[in-house]
Amino acid sequence: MLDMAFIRENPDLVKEALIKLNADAPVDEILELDRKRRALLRETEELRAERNAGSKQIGNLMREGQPDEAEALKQRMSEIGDRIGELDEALRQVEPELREKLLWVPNMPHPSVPVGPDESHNVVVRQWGEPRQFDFEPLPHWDLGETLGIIDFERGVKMSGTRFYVLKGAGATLHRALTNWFIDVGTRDHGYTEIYPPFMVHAEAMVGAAHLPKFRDNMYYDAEEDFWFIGTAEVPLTNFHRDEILGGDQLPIKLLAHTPCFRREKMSAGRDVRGIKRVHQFEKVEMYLFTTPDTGYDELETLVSDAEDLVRRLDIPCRVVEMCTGDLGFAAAKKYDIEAWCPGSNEWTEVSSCSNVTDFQARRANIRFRRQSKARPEFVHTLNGSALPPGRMMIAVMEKYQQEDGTITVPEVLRPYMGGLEAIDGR
RNA sequence: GGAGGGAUGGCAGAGUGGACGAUUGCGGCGGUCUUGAAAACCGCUGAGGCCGCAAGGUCUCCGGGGGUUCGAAUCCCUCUCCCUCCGCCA
Repeated sequence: MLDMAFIRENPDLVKEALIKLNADAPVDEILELDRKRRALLRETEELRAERNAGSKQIGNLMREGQPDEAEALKQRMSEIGDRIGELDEALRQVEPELREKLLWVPNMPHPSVPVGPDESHNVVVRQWGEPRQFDFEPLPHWDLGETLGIIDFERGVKMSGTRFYVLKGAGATLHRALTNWFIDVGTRDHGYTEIYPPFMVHAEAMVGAAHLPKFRDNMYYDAEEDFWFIGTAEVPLTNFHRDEILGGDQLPIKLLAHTPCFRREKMSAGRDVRGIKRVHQFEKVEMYLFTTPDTGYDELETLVSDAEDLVRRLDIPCRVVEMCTGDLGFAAAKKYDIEAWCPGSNEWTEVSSCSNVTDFQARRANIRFRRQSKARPEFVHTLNGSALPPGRMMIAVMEKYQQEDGTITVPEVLRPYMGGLEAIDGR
């Protein structure tokens, strides 16, 4: 959520940003509602001040034994009370409407973000590693997985329909090995504290993380209980410190959580229908930072390199891509994706997305900090980044480490997590 | 699922219609004393909105929402959460 005062004072900047973002939001309606709200507030507060003074006086008159005067004053106060009631009623209409509209305004992009209408204007910041040269035709992971008997698409569909799959044997183990290794590197080498959070949250938590109301259509929920299934650990991690005032000396706080992620993927119908790339249920290790406004952008660089480090240690060629304004998304002020080279699918596949969300979520979730013990609370800045989704990384690992005989060599760093297994050969 | 009891500031805990944004204690911050510290003593110590260049003024907030009243932390309705006991259960 943007600061209402900022919108009021800089409506043109906000509108410019919306154009760059290729987004839309009812800025003029918001400004009008804000005007209305403040006019109503002013009037009602003046009346309240009058009533407070009058009520006090009534008490005094009663005590001094002047019931007639008190009675007359009561009459006047009652009229003021009626008027206050009317104004309150009007405010009860205006305020939720204003808030609802504010919840649909995206974050402002950082000035350094390249401007462009869509992903074609994203900028490759750096590339690491050279794509492996094959002396045979590398297969996509869906062929490798079926042949080796480690990915079972048919049975996944039998149970749950399209975009579900089953991992079996070494496939399931590889998935678990990646997960555990990601968590271990994140906590041991990169300084994150591991969190095991709820995977279902209340609507309010979704609003705090800026997933509601905008992304309602992409989420699963239980209508009976007000439980929303998380599409990423970013949601519970944001809400971990909701409605708290943190000490400035605690920052940055670096958290990491491994959770399942549930997404309807309605808007992606027809895209990535083969393989395990885009599915309704996947897992992800997510990094999350609470920082001061001063260090957020430095932390973003560290966040990306933490995620990148995982891909590199697996010796998988990757590149870091900076999103242009048109591809930034709703909450990020600046965002980098990491893409891994998948020779079988023959594409750069997104395996991480790292964003500085600035105070956008902090405002919604009311997460603040104090620079010194008596200083005014300020909103923290929050950042999030994947590290990493094991399912997506399985694609890169399987396709890069495949051999001509159809087996897959297990990357060195994962062998201790797979009982020393050196190759997946389908036996 | 059933019965009962609760929710007040960073924490503990008073307050049952007007002088209460709230007694007090602890914690925290500042000071006196001290070579320094502790102890003792003194003072300060919630958040947000609106008006204002500012100084300042004003309003709101005692779990959330609604109501009664000139006036609500206090009375009424409702929701949520927590605790105790019983039942059920991986």
